[in-house]
Amino acid sequence: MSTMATAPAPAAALAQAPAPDDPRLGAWRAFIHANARLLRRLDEELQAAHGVSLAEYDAMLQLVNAPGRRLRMSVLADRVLLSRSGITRLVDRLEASGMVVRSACVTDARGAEAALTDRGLERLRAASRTHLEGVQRYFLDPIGDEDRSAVERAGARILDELGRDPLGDAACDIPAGA
Amino acid sequence: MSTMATAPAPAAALAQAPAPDDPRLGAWRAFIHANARLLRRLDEELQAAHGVSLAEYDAMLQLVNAPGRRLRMSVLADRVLLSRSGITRLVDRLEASGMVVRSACVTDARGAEAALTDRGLERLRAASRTHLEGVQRYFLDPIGDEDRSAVERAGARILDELGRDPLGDAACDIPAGA
DNA sequence: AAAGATTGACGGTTCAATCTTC
DNA sequence: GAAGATTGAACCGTCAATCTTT
Repeated sequence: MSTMATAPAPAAALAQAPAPDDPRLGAWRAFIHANARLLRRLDEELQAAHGVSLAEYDAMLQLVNAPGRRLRMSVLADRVLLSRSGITRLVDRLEASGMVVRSACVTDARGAEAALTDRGLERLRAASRTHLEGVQRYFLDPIGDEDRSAVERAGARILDELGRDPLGDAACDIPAGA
Repeated sequence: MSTMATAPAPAAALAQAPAPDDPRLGAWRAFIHANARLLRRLDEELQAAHGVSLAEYDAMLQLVNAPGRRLRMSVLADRVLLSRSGITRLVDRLEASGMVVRSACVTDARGAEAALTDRGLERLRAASRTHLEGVQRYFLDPIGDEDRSAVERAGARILDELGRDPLGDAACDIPAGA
């Protein structure tokens, strides 16, 4: 307890920590605060307007972009940044409200798939408008075009440093054909 | 469903939503994914190395920066971006592990204050090293100096648009005197 | 009655254990 | 035995109701 213990040090090159009053930390605070408040707001608006949480919206979005509007549970879990049991529960809820249906995987009987229903697609379409308007108003509008590309580059580099485990760069769209 | 419906539109000027395949949405995805993964990683490292969650760390940090190392529950709740009951529970945990103590407010008997203990300060100091190293490695290092200021500016503008309700720009430091 | 804080009930996520299928 | 998915227990956060003090 009293001695150092020197933390696990998970990666290779150890960067020395910034001083606690390093002015660069202002960017850090702005980054996390903006993100936290923003997600909260978008979730509230989505919930109020369509009774859908941001996580549910995101899951449905992943489904609609997948071939056949269906996805294995585990890949869905990865894309939504949720644990396997987390995605089971979320799909439980979506299924209960008729947004998705579960089916067994033909090639591998131990796998389950979730498929977006027509009702789910309809709901997703409606929610999409609300969501994208929010992104426009609270994200794209406030930050300029110049800063936007800087943010994109910064995000990409951070993700790179964290290791690109899950995260496919899934689109934010609903395919026009669907 | 077929007509406009035009969502609640909580604020004034309504921004038209971007097309679902608008390339600018790449910045949005990068922003939220990077943030989510980053917070998760920092929380894991903090928890593994010092048995402290990121929320607990943040709360202790707010306390140590306050005069007398103590703060009213409600202002602590605001600074940590938590509800009043949420902060009650979090302080419960911190008190149970001896990091803080509760005391009544002298000027207003219906208010409670949380004060950081010496043990809490010690723990915070240790955790601080881990945390700041993480911020350096996963945030400051990957993004360059140029992009950092763009991110800071972007964050500030987003917060501005969301309305500056809570959020004091609390420092990220442990005052040397403490 | 209003404000500060706490409590109970609940929703949502995770970990560990379990079950089924490969 | 390993992988995919689900279940039960526990944890953390919020909302609504409650209690105390002003």
